[in-house]
Amino acid sequence: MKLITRNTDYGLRAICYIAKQKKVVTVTELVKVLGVPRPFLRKILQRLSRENILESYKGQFGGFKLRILAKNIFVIQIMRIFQGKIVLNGCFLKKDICPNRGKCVLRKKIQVIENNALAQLGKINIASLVRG
Amino acid sequence: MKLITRNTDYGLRAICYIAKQKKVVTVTELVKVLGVPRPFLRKILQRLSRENILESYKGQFGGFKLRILAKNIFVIQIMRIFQGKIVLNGCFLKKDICPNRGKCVLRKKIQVIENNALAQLGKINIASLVRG
DNA sequence: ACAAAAGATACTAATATGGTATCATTACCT
DNA sequence: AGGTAATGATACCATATTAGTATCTTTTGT
Repeated sequence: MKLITRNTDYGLRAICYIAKQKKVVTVTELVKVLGVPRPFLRKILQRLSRENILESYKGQFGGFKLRILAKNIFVIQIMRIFQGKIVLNGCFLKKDICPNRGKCVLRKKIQVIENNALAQLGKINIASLVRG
Repeated sequence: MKLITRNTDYGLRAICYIAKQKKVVTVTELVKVLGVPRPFLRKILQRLSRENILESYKGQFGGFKLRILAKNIFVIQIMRIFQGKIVLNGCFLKKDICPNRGKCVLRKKIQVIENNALAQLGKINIASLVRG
């Protein structure tokens, strides 16, 4: 059980690194610094570009830079891009847990936990990670 | 992204049902009530039995009952049995996120969130689900 | 024209999840 | 004793998700 998958992780690392650079950063440089597989990272960056987190420049001396200020990029956004909706309390049956009973108690309780967790994740921006 | 997988879910439903019965409950009865696949549920119950959550009786008129009081069985225990250690903040590289920086800030922040979530999950017992 | 970058897209590999199938063992009942 | 109805153990299979590769196209600065 992991909250964050590899593409989110690599994506965040890349964004953090790019955020600290003044210049446009190439995949080649990121691969060197982060030590992650190049084609995989390319895919991730292309996605972040399509999602308007990064801005890309093609051609020689091209690369990536942030399209948004670091303080306005939140970890949960990146998670949602790569991992979809974050739902902790999904029920598998249409029925309630503990059948013959009213509403699903577990679900409600987990919902509270989820809400807390998401609220906290929603506060973490890239700027705070880079500063930290 | 789900916090609870199917075997945990089915396991919890089964435990809740068994908790409400005074008698020993067979898989056949549980399958009827819960409407889940029989061989899968059997595997789940066998596991819960090995893990000393349930007590099993072989032979005719055998089945399962709780080995522990409902108030002493916690949702997080069942999650750990089927889903292993619940780690939200796993890092994929040995290095820190946002390399060239000190400690991994993201990791620390997620650790806090994880601790909160686990603390809350740790409080939910079967008795509260059945009562609810 | 060339080289070095990203864009797009299709494919593959590994792992986790959600199951089935089967045979052995136990215990009650007649 | 023997049959039947239950669980125990274990090996296998199917599907989905995650992680990654491969390849070809497009763009752009020199």
